[in-house]
Amino acid sequence: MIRITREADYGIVLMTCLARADGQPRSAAALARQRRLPLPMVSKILKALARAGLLNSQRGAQGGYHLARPAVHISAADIIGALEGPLAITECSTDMHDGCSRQEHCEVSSHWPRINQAIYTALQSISLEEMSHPDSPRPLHFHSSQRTAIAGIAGRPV
Amino acid sequence: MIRITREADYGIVLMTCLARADGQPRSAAALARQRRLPLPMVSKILKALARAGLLNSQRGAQGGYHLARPAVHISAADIIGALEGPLAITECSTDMHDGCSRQEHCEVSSHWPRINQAIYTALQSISLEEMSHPDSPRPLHFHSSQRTAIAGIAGRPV
DNA sequence: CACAAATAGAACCAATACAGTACTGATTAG
DNA sequence: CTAATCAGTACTGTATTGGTTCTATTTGTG
Repeated sequence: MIRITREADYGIVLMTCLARADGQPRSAAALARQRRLPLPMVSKILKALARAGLLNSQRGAQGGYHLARPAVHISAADIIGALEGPLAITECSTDMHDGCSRQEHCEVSSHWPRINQAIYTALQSISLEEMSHPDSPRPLHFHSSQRTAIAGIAGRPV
Repeated sequence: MIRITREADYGIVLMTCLARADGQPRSAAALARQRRLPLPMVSKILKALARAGLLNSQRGAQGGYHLARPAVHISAADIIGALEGPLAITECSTDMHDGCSRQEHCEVSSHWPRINQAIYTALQSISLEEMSHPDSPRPLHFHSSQRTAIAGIAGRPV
């Protein structure tokens, strides 16, 4: 239902790889091979993450990408935000709310910020460090009731 | 960044209207007029909400929709889930994870459920009752740091 | 120095999903 | 009976996404 783009999906996968590389630079090609993902896509995503300041890049031979700061200080919100950008945000969710000519019947001003904040807090509470440990407890099963699965992401090519 | 469809957006607006109607049925046309939204869209959304069991409908003249249960027992997750459906969910997020032929390099199994759960919990913690009070405290300002705005929704037509 | 290995950046395209419309049918109050 | 109202399905133009391609630019190595 709440769709996260595949770019963000890949982004998290790649970041977890880099988190486990422990400071050593990895090239886009190496990561693409490791994860069986299309190289151009990987390249594009890493570029974006670097531009957002989450990765440092080293050009030239033997170059590559590595985390700009410790994995503990990178959150899921950081990664997703870097890749999806603040582009799709309605004016109603920002401070510049003045322009909305529909304000009198809109009344969105109260509930969307609340939801935004809730989601943001949730995403910020998950650190890359946490996500990099695959063997961590997996306490929950979706579909335990009729419909519980929540955040859908586009299925990866199989 | 995390996009919620406009359908869900409208859905929440309409549900808050009905929450304030306090049990009295409202017709799709009346709601559309009240909120200046296109009638066919409103109609479509209300139908979906009724099918999901969040609204009861009364056909015929003087008919309309009203909440199927008290607003306190309806969450943002309910509404959004009803409108977006479990359709866009990747197989990797469900129990039927067996089919993912990429499992060995995928390793998504650990982090997506965690994120899903975080978002779901966040959305479930917000009740329709809460959202129906527009004057409630609005503690937060987005853009307080460089990029803080989170869940973007497509801007409503203005 | 020259070359190869890498990233940087922009432009581009096909497929899909979204937002919105239209139409036809079923139900019920007056 | 008739008008109001919900139910369901099918359709369409547009925007977004997922992914590719091409052309710089930087830098280590022989």
